[in-house]
Amino acid sequence: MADVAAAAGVSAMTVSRALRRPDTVSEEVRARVEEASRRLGFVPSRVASALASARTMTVAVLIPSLTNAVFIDLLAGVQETLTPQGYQPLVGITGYGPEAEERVLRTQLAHDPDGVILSGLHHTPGTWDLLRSLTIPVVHTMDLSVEGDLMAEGAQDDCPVQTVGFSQFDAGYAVGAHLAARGRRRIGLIAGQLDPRTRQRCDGWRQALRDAGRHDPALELMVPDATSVALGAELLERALATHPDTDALFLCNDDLAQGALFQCARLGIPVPERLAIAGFNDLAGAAWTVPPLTTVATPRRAIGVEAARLLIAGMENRTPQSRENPRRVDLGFRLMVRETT
Amino acid sequence: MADVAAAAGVSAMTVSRALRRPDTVSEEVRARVEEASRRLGFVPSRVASALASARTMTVAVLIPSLTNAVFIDLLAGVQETLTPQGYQPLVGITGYGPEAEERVLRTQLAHDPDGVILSGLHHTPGTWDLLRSLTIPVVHTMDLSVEGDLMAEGAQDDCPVQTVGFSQFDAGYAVGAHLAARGRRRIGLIAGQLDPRTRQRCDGWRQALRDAGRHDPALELMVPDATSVALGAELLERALATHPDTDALFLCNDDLAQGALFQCARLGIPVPERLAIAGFNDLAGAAWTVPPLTTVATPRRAIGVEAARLLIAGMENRTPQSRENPRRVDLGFRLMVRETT
DNA sequence: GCCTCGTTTGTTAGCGGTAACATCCTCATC
DNA sequence: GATGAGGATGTTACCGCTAACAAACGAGGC
Repeated sequence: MADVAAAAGVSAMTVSRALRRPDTVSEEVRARVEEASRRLGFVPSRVASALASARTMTVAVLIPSLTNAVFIDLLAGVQETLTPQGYQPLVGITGYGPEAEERVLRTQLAHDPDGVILSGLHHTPGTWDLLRSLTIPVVHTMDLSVEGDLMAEGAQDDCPVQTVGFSQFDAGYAVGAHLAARGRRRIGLIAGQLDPRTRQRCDGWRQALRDAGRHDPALELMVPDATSVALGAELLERALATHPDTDALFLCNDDLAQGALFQCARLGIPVPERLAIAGFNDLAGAAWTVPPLTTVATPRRAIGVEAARLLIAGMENRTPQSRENPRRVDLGFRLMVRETT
Repeated sequence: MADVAAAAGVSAMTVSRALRRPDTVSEEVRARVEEASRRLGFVPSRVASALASARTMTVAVLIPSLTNAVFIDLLAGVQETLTPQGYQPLVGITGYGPEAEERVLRTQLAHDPDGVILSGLHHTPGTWDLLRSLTIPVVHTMDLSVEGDLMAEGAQDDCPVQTVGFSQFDAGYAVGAHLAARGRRRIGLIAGQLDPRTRQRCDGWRQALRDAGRHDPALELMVPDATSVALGAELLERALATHPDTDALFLCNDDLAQGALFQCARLGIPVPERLAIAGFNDLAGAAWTVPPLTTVATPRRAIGVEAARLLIAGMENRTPQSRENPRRVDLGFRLMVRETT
């Protein structure tokens, strides 16, 4: 920067100003500095800038996994919103464990991010303590804050939480209600990857079936394993083996649903005639399976975009963090009724 | 750090040493410093550390897209290898454009990463200039260096290139040869997302068919669009409409292949009896389609792991960068022959 | 023509660590 | 017991930039 300053015949401070806030220097100086800067191939060190200004222009983004398309879409939304504003996402993978999340968050914080985006609302008490002590904005995603729920998890009133997501419960309820409305009587559930969001979906589905008077706990098959097409195929067989009279199934994830669908084709089980199948998330390809899969479209990318927007607003202090800024953004979901039901 | 130093009754320098290289301080001091550090909740600022030591402990990782599972797997491999060593990946998305790549690389370099991982070997001359001027290690992935090829792209002998990948050409060749060996005579090609790697696969396939004396350019259907299940379904119909006698198809990506497979089911085209289908990448679920998809398993995650390992070796200067360090790591591929062929 | 005010530029002092060197101490060696 | 080597700790001077304040300058207003 000193070299650029010398070349342009100004002080280093003026170079800094000319490059960061061109409107604060005279037109002529700005031109001279830009020319010199370009000619010398000057790239300002963000590290030094960060140290001096206490702004790193980075954002910690914690997601459970890179292999789950849901969070990749979230990340894509975050990324495409942060980058144009000059922010660099720092991706951290928590592996679905609250303890690992706390650990990852701590290491990310050593990088002094200007903001944090978390997945879900279920954190360790230690994480909540940490968040409460932070002076940078934090946004939680993929879930919505619910009073009682938060208290149970360790968040207090003095820790205002910003969330962007949709109601997993309502979405699960919608699927259950849909299957019941289709006249199905023996409606089962298959779930893997039992994170809090999956559980809420299941809770919603369960409530819907109870409301319809058709809930049978025996038809629930929940396993902790990560979801996959293979698992879906396997669990479908297991579910039908134990309860051959099942006439509808809610698979808590589209990959499970696709696996189940494949397995039905293999076993010669007509879908939806003999068995209705519903998935969740509307992943790529769900509309193209044979038959096309009924599922719930979730606004994953939009959640990422909105979370990043809120965060940027907080980081630039454009709004007093609580008043105008919505604390809770519900982006909804859409039941995509296709041919498997 | 000064507070910790005071609390432990030592100098700041000793605190720094005690935390970074515990073996360089006495057992007793180390214990005192750790206790004080923990008690005060001290988190060393990586930003300051970076400025003082000229090591940011970050690595720029440039990939074309977040929505392509291939690069997500690569990223996962990189991430899981870098993180335990204390490195933080800085993910940059280039959108498949060499110009965008150069732009993204420039902004990433402002963060002073200690190393760079790039996707592919096809960069702009500006990017090559930039790379040549860097003093940090760079690893190229998903592709292998080929003398003539590199020269054409602007790399020179004075810019030693480290690559980790596999031969896209050979992999394409393997598919072509397989289809020919299966006795298919009218073998077509469907490709989207025409990046250099896809083109090399197509080149390999073409060569195989020529060697078998069965190459008919009319059976090639190449479109620039991003690949997807939907596109696969659409292109299958288009291909069969123009050339109904096609009896085998190589789809350059598994999502295309899955779409094609779905469409065959829909149109009542028996696979593989009337039409053989082969995909590429062995994405999740390929083994579970109906019938299971013949495809090529590519070592994407392993490439990420190996690239990160090489990079770490370079960053820690454990090897003189060229001698022992392999310049070109071929991780191979595997043709997964399943039922669609 | 003098004063005030706003704009533009410069000066100074760090941000929070670490490299490099200096110093101090301990202990084996002769 | 003096000597030197080597390990442990301290001191100094930055790393490259920016906040905050100071100074210089020009443009009205009286």
